[in-house]
Amino acid sequence: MSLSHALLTSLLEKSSSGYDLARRFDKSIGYFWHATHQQIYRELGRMEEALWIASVTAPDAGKTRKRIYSVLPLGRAELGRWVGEASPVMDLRDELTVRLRADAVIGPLGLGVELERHILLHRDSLQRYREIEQRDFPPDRPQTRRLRINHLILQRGIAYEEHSILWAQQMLAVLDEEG
Amino acid sequence: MSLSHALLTSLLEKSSSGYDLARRFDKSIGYFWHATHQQIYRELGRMEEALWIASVTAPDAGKTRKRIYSVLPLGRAELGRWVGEASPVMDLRDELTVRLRADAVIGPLGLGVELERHILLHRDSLQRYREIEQRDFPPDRPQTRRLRINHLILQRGIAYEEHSILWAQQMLAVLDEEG
DNA sequence: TGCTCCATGTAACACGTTACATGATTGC
DNA sequence: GCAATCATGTAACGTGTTACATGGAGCA
Repeated sequence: MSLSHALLTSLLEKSSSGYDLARRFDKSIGYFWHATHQQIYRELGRMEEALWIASVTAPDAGKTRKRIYSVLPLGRAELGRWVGEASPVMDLRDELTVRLRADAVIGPLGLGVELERHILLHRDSLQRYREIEQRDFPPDRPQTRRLRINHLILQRGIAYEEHSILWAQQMLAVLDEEG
Repeated sequence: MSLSHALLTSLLEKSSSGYDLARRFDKSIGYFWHATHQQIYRELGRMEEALWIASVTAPDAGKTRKRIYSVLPLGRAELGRWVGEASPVMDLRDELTVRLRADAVIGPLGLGVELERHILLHRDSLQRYREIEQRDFPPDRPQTRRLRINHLILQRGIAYEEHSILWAQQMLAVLDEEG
């Protein structure tokens, strides 16, 4: 399972609460790994049981249940072991493309509005990634190996969003043409 | 659920057996929707029960159980209804990128070999898509709306594979650099 | 007081994966 | 005769989604 290993990696970068992890998965990690908060809490529970991670009550918890998780040596070892395994090629599941194919067969079905909505969503993500890029990878900062890897990963997300926008615009033009 | 609607679309293009559908999902549809044969058979069973599709023994079945599925009016109506719903933005789950991020934190872990393996796999897909493009969308063929939509979808797959190769090569260069 | 966000969780269910199994056909 | 491919299926399990639920904190 990769969710646990994505969480281990995130926790090695910065010990966090489940809620923080969920937000990071929504924002910066989300474009190459998605997870809901329910998945994350379930997985944190399992990992704590397996002694891959440990939790303490957060200093700023107050009367809340907020807990901070940190990676234990066993978790770090497990991550190293897992990295050595082969990765399956990513498989995609794009509902919008399924709808476009359906439109090609039984359409036109007015998918232009939906394409425009997706363009806006991609623009949002693009802007967010560009802000992260400016914040985390300023050009004057010393270039460590770690930074270069993470920067290239982020740049892939940026290229992905840019391309998604261009492609949707091309598709809009095709949908508008005569039969 | 989108698998059923992806299957309906495929069956509208061409009535087929479950096995044929599984192969199409592996080859041409696979880059935007993946499904195993077990998922497909299960889903075909459900759809037949719901009277979205019907099956007859294949003319070339011989002594095998081969059956050909066709879309019924109810299935076509359901597909039209579903296309009108909003599509969630595709979410990605890329294990290789998770491993690269882990490598950035606790590495180097020798992921170069794995990147090169992925480059070869992407090259295979790229070549397959280009062959499909030449076969299904020759430049002299009359350009219907349906063809233009399907061509643009395929071109996205081609661009995706090309970009994946370039990106992996950039990542290889980063991994080889000094800390 | 009520709204939004922070923070965590349970339960039920749907979907996806993996292992295993069967038998026919095709080509060497 | 053997292997690969065609063709379909069952069963068990793991993952992912959805609905529901609780309560504190901050702000208007």
